[in-house]
Amino acid sequence: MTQRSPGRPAVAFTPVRGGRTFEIVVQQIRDKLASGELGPGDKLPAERDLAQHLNVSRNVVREALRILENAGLLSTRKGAHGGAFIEQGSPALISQAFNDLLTLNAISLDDLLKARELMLGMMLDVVRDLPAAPDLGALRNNLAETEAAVTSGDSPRRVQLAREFYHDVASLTGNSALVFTVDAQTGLVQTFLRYRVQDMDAQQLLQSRRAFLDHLAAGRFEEAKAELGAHLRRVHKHLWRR
Amino acid sequence: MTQRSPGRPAVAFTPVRGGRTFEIVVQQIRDKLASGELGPGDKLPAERDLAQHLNVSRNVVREALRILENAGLLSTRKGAHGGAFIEQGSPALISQAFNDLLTLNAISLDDLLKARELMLGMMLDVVRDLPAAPDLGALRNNLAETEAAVTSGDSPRRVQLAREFYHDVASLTGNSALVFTVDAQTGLVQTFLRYRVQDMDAQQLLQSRRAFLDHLAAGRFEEAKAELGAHLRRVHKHLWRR
DNA sequence: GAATGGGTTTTGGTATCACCAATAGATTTT
DNA sequence: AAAATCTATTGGTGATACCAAAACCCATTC
Repeated sequence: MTQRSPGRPAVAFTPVRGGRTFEIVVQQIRDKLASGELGPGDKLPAERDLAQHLNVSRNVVREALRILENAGLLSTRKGAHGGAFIEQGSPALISQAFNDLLTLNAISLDDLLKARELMLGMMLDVVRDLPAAPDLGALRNNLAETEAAVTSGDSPRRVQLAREFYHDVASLTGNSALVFTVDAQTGLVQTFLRYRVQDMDAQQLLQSRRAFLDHLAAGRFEEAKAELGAHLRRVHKHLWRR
Repeated sequence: MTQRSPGRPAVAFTPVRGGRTFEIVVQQIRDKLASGELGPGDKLPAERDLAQHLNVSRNVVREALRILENAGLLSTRKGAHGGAFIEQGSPALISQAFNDLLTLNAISLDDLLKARELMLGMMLDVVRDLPAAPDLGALRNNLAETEAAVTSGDSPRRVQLAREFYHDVASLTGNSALVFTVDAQTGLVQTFLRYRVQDMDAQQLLQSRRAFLDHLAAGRFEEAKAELGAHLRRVHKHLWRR
């Protein structure tokens, strides 16, 4: 049990209202995750068993599982050998949070897009200052596949490849938190962009990607940053035309 | 008929079909949020009414409300005139997401702290490139209050002021998305740090803050960045000693 | 007349029970 | 052996009842 001074509010993540039964259940499962007693891939008991074991109603267990599932901590499968399984982490968690803040008008789309541009630029600075030269293999491969997807007119594949492109750029930094943040932002942008990929100028995209990679390979980080920024601003401008 | 806050018309809910029922209910409410039909402060119909209008069971409505509540989109109150109320956005949404990713070992605390340092540094670059000189009023005020809190030994106040300090730094950029991201990271760090604030060297903290502000006021952004970075690394190092 | 105190109503919280729907594995049939 | 079928498991939904808190109303009391 955590020691704390009297009268101090509890930690931000665990809501103070311990009165509701399903919240206690949620907390118990979260604790078992934090302590390592439960890990990705593990399976929770069936809802009915869990309810009986915890001496609560199945409704309560279900509400707790719904919360954890929605938080991305577990997923659910029906049928025999089904149940609730602990998940791997996913940037969708952060993505959803940003998305909710957008719909609540707590942040503006414009600011979010600017932040994205700034963060990607910052990452290139990080890469520049790394001791070793970046491994551009993944990005080169991505470019080749993007060219193939453009010629074959495979729009869904283009979207997927764009997502991987930014993921690979972030991965150059070797920082998992940055990778997740960028992935989340990319996912968010793509939910706005999904149905209008075909409108975008494919040749311009390819040209920009090639220039970006050339700059990067030659160590011209400022030019790479400028190229990426210009491309992002084009995409963002595209988002406003609707 | 459900009575709602005056001024807004009653919301129309349409019956439900396809997929998991509660997910459709969640989506329907999210859509009403995105379209502006529902906004912060509004009250949803009572669970029983909502269930009847949607032609689903109250169980389904409750699971949907649990999900939305856990996502921070609404809160619930018991009793007469209680119900589900749309909330304002909060960085706790993003904080929770990062926290879950931490417990799933999808990202490392070390990477998260480095990302925080990088992002704050980037923001100072943004401030440097702004056309107008930054308004340091909030930060000066924060420093004065921090000095008072240190002399009076008010640890909770110190934690609160530290949170506001980083919030104010991010606010210098004028970008709401960056502010939310920094707030989320700060909240996360403080959940690890909260109970050990008194261990930290208060005089060193104050000296660092004063130097930071002096650099900023004089337009020495690189020095300010270095000072902030050094302070963050001290804090982060403090996190590891446990 | 103001304050007190207890009903009454509204509304979320929990408990049960019943049944549907999908799924994997075992069994039977062809 | 392959295909169809059965069966047990497990999540998904519906329905009903009752509890607990909160706001309100109103009679009682001082």
